[in-house]
Amino acid sequence: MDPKLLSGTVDMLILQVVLPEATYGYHITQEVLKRSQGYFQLKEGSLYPALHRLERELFLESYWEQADSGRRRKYYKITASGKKTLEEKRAEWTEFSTGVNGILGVPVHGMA
Amino acid sequence: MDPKLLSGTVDMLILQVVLPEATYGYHITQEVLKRSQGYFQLKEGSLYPALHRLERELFLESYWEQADSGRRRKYYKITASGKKTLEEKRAEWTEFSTGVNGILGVPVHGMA
DNA sequence: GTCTATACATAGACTAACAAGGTATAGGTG
DNA sequence: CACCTATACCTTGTTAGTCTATGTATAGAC
Repeated sequence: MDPKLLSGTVDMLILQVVLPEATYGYHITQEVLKRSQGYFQLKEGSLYPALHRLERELFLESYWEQADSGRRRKYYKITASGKKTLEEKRAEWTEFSTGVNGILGVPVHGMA
Repeated sequence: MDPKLLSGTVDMLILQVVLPEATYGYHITQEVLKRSQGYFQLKEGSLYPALHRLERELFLESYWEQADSGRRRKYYKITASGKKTLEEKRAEWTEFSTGVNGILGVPVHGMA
């Protein structure tokens, strides 16, 4: 897939995955892969910079945790500000995809 | 709107607009604006480089024409290769937006 | 005469995804 | 024991594409 398509949606996808419960980076990649039926292979070179960016913007908070067996994980938890941003990004995505489909001549479902 | 979202779709949108008949740059921006209900303001700094790129890749062919009154327009016509690429990009877009909606938990219409 | 719309074009800034490389632990296999 | 794979984090440099800003030029309105 053209990586450029992902541009601008990665932050939203991460926030969405982290929304229900705090998770760590590696798990996010697996989750995104699963939920998109193997379509999105979120690369580490995209993921970790994105996580750091989201934390810097105060949309995520992080803390280290030691897993069962020596392995350390950095958990990320969404903030109130992050939830608000996610809602905005979701709305933007809906508008955007509706716009694209409009140009492609794809019929729109639901409220016209 | 976040300009990053547009990344990767501009080429497809241009090819789609040019598909039914040859058009020129300025008209493409107006058409995209209209068909997306004023949502996509395709900027000249994105449009012209994209047109030149698409021509370089042999997806478009161009020719100059003199309009009624002194104004010159550069018309772009889609090639066979461009039509094939458009089909591929449309398929890619469908997969992509389905993948995003899958992660967002948006219910899918049509064949599950 | 000036302003707006039309119509093309380019240079430089900026941003974000990626490839490639690095560190480290756990568990399995030969 | 040595090696490989999966897990788990991170960073540097490349690349690509959109945008802002700027420039040129014509037509028509006021």
